[in-house]
Amino acid sequence: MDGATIYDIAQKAGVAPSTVSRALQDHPRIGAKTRQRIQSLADEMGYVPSAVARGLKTSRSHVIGVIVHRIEDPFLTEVLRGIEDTLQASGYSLFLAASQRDLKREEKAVQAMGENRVDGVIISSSDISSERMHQLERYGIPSVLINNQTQQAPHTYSVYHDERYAMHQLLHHVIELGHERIAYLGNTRGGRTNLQRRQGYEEALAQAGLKIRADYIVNGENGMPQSGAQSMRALLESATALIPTAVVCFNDMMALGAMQAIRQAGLRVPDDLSLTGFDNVDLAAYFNPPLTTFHQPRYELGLQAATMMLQALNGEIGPAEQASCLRGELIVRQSTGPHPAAPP
Amino acid sequence: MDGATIYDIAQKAGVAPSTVSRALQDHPRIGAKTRQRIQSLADEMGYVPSAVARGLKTSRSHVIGVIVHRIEDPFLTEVLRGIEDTLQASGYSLFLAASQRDLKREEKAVQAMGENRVDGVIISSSDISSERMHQLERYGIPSVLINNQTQQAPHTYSVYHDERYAMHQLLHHVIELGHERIAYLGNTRGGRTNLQRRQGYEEALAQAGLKIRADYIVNGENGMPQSGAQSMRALLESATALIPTAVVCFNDMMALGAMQAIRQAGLRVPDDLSLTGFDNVDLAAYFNPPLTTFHQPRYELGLQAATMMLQALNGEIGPAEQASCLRGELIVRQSTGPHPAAPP
DNA sequence: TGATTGCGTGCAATCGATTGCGCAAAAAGG
DNA sequence: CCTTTTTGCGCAATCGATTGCACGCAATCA
Repeated sequence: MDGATIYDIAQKAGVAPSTVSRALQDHPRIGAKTRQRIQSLADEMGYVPSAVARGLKTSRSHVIGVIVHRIEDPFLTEVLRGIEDTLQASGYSLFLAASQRDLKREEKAVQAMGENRVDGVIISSSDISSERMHQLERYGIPSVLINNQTQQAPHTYSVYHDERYAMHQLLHHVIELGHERIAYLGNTRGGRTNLQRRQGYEEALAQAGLKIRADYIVNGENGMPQSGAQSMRALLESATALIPTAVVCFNDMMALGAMQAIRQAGLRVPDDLSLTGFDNVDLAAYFNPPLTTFHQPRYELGLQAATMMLQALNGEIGPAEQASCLRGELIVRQSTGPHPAAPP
Repeated sequence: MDGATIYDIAQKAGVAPSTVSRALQDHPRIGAKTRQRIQSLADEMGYVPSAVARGLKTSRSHVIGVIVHRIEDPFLTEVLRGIEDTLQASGYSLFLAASQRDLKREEKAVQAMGENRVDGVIISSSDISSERMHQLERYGIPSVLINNQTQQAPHTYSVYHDERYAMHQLLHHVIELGHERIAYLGNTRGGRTNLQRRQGYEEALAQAGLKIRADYIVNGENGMPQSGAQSMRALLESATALIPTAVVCFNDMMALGAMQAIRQAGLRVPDDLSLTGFDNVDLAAYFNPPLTTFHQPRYELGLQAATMMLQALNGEIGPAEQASCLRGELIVRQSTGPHPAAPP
């Protein structure tokens, strides 16, 4: 039962191990009846090929490593789902590690991927250190980065979301509703993503001929509801003179926190204040009020990344197609409304 | 650079490969200076041991497989985090597969775990088929089940949450607030978990001398907000004669959906209707109103499961300690309130 | 009938590490 | 100064699969 090998099968079938190996992988030079006999013998004996032995010989593990910074991030889990679906459909398996933004853990994760000889690594960790990227390069492991175009090494591919486009869409929506005092609630930990979103915000304001006010730009310390609430309170206090009538947030979770802060300040969404999120997290439709946000194609991001990885491994992709940019879609719900006639 | 082996090192150091191997694993019979020399040579050459080759020889991969049904489930991601933290701290890696409640995928996942010779499998998929469990047993792979005590095979361990205790706590809380017409909003897909929660609900009602009404028990088709909303609507319509004043839900997400349905019906939480969730999902504190729920020790569940797995692998655990039961904690927030004086 | 082609298999090396056993040289003991 | 013991290291087999090469035999062709 436990641990039948091709040798065992070979013996029982009265052939050589090599024949068993070939029969099992449908090698053309193996006779049909031999193949049949071996196949059924293998089933009968409960043979499970050893990916370990195979990997040693072929130096391909059919395993892709994935590094995320927080497993529990709803954005990342959707990405992960896209990756997993794609890999599983192609017979690949998934090796997961979380860095938790800890450099030590990040290093151990990359190390583990190296030791286990994964065929490639997909990284969705906005602040992966370039040191790690070099490490991967040394290992000769190709990698694809999600939403992080910092690196352009030979074996590095990239899939990202068009942040500027997204912010333009969001801002147009809010501006069309008549808002002029629009704040941006960012995320210090957001890395390049945060930067691009803020740029998009500023560009859109400029294009609409609106002023960019420094006191309308607040950066939370992370992307969690708590940080959103805190930043929102800061915004409401610092800008008492002229409270914004709309706030666009770095992501849905911060927006959720912000909502609570707004309620606690005795204001209402969207009557007194319009609010937008980002990502279109599953629960966003059920917030109270349902959140206007931008649907980032998270699943597709993961799917694209995995597809790219597989193509790269099969040599179907060259340096030309090293990057892929995806666009999402504005989702208007009820957290945004017209500019209040009588400002509070 | 790419792929230095112990042979390469041995050659450069002028010793045998076996010496290199032993030096690298701090074998006592290797001289200190030799060890030193080899160590630094290995670093210098960028040596990365092959877990594949090692695994082949030792038949231990230091990899634990994890099977979940939905990666994107916020409950499971916390469990996963507990597992990942624990494993990583012990030098183990994590192999992840999602079954998506699909039998085919489930089979492929188990198959992949078998082929890759993982040392053990942790399963957090309420409805794993017993067929798969047998498969694992045949493979000789030990497993620990999370929140699923169906199997008690030789190499199967179990970690679970005390559902009945939890429901008693929730019900006591609601009953103390004066409620008598209390509904249960369950989850058909919840498997044994759903069953136990409903039993706990019924027991607690009985103990309080309250009647169990069949029309106060509704089962949603899954554990998502949408299903919660739908079930809530059904409840409000079917029980128009005598609407419950409190509803305890299978989980937080269903409660969130239910909240929306209640709002849309023109009722208010908790003024007209008290509502409770289950799990204490991260966002629950930010719902509007913040959700009264039961904190299931998700992280600890994962931690326990992983710890148990590691102990089992080290032979530190016998059949006696095959199961571990954890208790969570009632979290009272603002979705529950006193029984309304004047029923709607 | 003898030479050629092609089909079906077997031989043996290989991937990279681990490990029991054995053998020297050095240290300890008499 | 000659045994023992200890220390330090090498030999070679092994884990389970893959794969280039070669070989025997039957069918085909000249």
